[in-house]
Amino acid sequence: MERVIQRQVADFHTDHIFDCGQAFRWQRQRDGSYTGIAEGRIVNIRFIPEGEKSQGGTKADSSCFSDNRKRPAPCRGRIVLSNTSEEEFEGFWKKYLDLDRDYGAIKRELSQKDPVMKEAIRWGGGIRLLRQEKWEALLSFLISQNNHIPRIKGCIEALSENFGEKAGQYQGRWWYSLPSPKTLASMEPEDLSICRLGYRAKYLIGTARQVERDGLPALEQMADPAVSYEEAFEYLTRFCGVGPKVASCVLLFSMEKYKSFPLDVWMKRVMERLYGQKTEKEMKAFAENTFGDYGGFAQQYLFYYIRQTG
DNA sequence: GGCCAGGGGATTA
DNA sequence: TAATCCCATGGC
Repeated sequence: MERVIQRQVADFHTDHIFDCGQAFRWQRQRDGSYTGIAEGRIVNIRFIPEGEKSQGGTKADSSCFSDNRKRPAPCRGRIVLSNTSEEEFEGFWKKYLDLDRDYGAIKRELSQKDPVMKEAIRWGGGIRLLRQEKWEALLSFLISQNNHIPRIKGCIEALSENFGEKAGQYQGRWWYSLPSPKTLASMEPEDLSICRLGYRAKYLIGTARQVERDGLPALEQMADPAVSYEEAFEYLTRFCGVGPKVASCVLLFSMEKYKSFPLDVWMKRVMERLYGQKTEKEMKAFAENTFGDYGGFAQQYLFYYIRQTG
């Protein structure tokens, strides 16, 4: 497999993208790059900020977390994708990484709204909203509820390794895809005990059965631009274990419904501390009025900001 | 509408 | 070591 290099990419940083809680199947490597799997494709992505050498400098790991916590990281540079081809990059990863969207324009527009957002964007300026598979997002955010990010990752790893299919070998280990709705639909909660999902096991199976009954295309069709946010939200919240929070995450991270503004514990904290709002209703209305169709982008900048700076 | 159990582990006290 | 918390939801 060849390597693919994209030069002079702006508004991009792998730490911001893979550490902002939107995806759970990316693993940070010692060199600061990320290896992950999406729709059965395994890839390693390394971001090299402008002005830095790509290979083996003595200044090891220039993009490590401890650095980023102290000061905002530069978000312009080149991306090196390994274990992929030019064809696959053009046909898949480019869209997955949302590289065709002008985040500079989004950042300028949001920065004008208020000083808090401007500061948040300064910290997470390399965020991109990944375009994930619908079923993966649904499964991931069912597991994410009332849960910690490291444990969410562990649950998803266990699910793939035990019940998914082999996708390929890379960097000395096998990678597995997630179990299909069909696979999970035929199981009972106790069959999943090895994955330590707790009470979420019955949600996964219940939802898998509903997806099987309606057909996966019915779920995927919710990503159609012709389907409104409200209609898709309504559809998703009918699934077992899917409430407003999980639905809004699935809509944002896999269905391109960018006005979605997921409110979790952290976001409620941000909205109260930085914007002085008390009720969830107040927060939703504020987001809608202030950020409008860019609500989802705003949410990600704020979420990353509060997680980095406390 | 408010309350609380659901699992399990990470984090904090 | 104990208590608390976690990218919530369903059921009462």
